[in-house]
Amino acid sequence: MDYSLFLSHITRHIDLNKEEGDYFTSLLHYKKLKKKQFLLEEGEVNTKSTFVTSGCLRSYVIDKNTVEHVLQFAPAGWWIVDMRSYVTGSPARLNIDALEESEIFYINKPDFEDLYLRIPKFERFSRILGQNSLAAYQYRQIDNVALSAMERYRQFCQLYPSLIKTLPQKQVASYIGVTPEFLSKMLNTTLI
Amino acid sequence: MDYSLFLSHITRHIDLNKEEGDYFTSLLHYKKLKKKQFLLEEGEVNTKSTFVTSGCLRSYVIDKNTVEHVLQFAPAGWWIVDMRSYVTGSPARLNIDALEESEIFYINKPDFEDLYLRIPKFERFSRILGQNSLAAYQYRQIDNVALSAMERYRQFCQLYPSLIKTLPQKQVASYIGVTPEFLSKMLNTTLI
DNA sequence: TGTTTTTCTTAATGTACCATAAGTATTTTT
DNA sequence: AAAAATACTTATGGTACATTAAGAAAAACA
Repeated sequence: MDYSLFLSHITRHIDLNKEEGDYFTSLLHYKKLKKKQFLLEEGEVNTKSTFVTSGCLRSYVIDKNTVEHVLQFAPAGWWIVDMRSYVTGSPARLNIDALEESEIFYINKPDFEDLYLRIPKFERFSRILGQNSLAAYQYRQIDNVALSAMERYRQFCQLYPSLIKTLPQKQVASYIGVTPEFLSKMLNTTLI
Repeated sequence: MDYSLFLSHITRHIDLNKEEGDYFTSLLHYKKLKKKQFLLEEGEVNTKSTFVTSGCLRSYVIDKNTVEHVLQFAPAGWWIVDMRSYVTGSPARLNIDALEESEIFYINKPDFEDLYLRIPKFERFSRILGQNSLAAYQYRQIDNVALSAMERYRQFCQLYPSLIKTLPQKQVASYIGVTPEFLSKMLNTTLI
C-alpha cells in the first residue's frame, strides 16, 4: 500500500519517526470508490476523516427544490468531512460522493482520538489543518457575499486552475452558486 | 483583572493547574473598545487572537459598491479573527469593530506559538476550537446557498436568540445577505 | 432639551439571476 | 457501433431581490 502522499502531507507540518509513522498507517483504511459512489449520505453520521489520494470527491447539499449545491471539491491531497456530524455525532446534512474513480484513506474517529492521546503531535497537525481550512472557509464566504457571479467564476479559476480543466461545467456552476444555464450564457456572452 | 469567563471557556476543553493558568493569563492583553472603534482594518495584518468578554464585535467586508457584508458577530465568550491574515501574515480583507462598548482580551501570535510549545495541551484546545468553528462555517455556507432569505432569517433567530434582541435590524440584514429595506419589507409583509 | 445621527419603513422602478423548454454535442454503457 | 445517459447551449419569460428616494421614529449626543 502506498502511503507516501499521505505521509508527506502529514510531515509538512509535524515530524514523525519510523515507529510513529507505522502506528499512524496502521490506523488507515484504504478504499476505492467508483464514479458516483457515495462515501456519506445525508442523514448518516460522519464517523471518519477521509483523505483523498487519487481522483476527486465532492460534498454537497440538496435543497427542497432538489437542486444540488457543491460545498467542496476534494482532489488528491485533500481532506473531506461533514464537520458538524463528525464532531457532534448528529446526522450529516452533506452528501459526499466521487466525481470520478477515486482512492481514499480514512481513519475512524475513535482511532483518531486514540492517536491524539498516543502521539500528541497530531493535535498540532489537526490544529494547523483546522486553521488553514477555517481561513479558506472565511474567504470563500467573503467571495460569496461580496463578488458577482462572474467574479466568483474568475476567483475559482485562479484558485483551482487544475480543477477547472477536469470538472464538468455543471459542477463548477454548482460550486459558484449559479445554474449551469446561466454559467454557460455568462461564458459565451462576456467578452472580457 | 477578571479572567474567569475566559478561563472557564478554556477549561471546558482542557484542564489547567494553577501554574499553567497563571502563565496563560500573563500573556493576555486587556482592551476596552468604544462603539465603532476598530480592532482591525482591511489591509492591516491580523497579528492577534481576540476573545470577547463583554459587548459585541463584528467582522465584515466592504464590497466595491461600498456595501458592508457582516461575516460574524462576536458577543461575550466568542473569538474573532481574520484567519487567513493571522496564519499567513497577509493583509486582512476583514474589518473588525465594536458594535457597542466592549471588552476584550487578546494574545499576540508569537506568544500563542510559545504557549503551544510550553503547554502542548493548548494545541488540543485550539484543535477542538478550530473543528467547532469549521462545523459552524460549513453549516452557515449550506444555509446561505440552500435557503431563501426568510429561511435564513429564521435560522438566524434560532441560532442567536439573544443577538436578535440587541442587534439593529440593519446588522442582521447584512449578516443574512439582504438589504435593510428588503428585510424590513419581508418582516412586515410575511404573515406566517 | 433640543439637535443630530442613526434606524426603520414604504413604495416605485430596475436587474441579476432562475425556471422551463428544447435542441445539440459529448460521453458512457452495452 | 448502437443506445442511453449526461453535458452543454440557446432562448423566453419570470421572480427574488436591489436601488433609489424620502419620510417617520428612535437613539445618541451636545
